[in-house]
Amino acid sequence: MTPLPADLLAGDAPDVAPLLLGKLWVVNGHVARLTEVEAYTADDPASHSFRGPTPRNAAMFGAAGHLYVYLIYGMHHCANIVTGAVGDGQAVLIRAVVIDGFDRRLTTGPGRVCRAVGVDRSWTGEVAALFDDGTPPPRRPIVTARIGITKAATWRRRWVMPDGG
DNA sequence: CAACAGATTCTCT
DNA sequence: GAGAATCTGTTGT
Repeated sequence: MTPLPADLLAGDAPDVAPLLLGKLWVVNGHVARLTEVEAYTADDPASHSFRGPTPRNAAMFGAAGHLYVYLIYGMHHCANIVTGAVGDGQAVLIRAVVIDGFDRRLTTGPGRVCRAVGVDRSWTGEVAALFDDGTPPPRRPIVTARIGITKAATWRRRWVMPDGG
């Protein structure tokens, strides 16, 4: 159980995302193991950072390791971990986690993850408390196209734990 | 100020 | 597999 090395998040989101699989996100008293993530970069038409910084996505252009939480469809929150350098506009979306004592169905899907751990937009800009408990990232994570998007829908930037966590 | 799309989820069929 | 619920940020008038 050691804090995640700071430089790990300094890389590009597509490189960092698979490394985050199996890592622990401590938030609101919960310990969530990341099992499904997606990468978003500023050159990605599907990314909120694609059209440059705005008051809403400013956190994405901030320092790595901070949270960017936004509200989607008026009712669901999605949490991202900022990666890269300041000004890059990169982040990794947390799509699914495993939490002891929680039914898997309650922590699968970006909206449900946020609801389960009690995270909303007000958490944007907070530092994500990430830890490594020694579990190595999967040797062969499953890589697929992202889900729920209409732009750059074929980009393979979604990573899933092979055993589902 | 009005219009519109959207990194989702739930509830049917 | 299809449709509704719901509201914010962005863009155009």
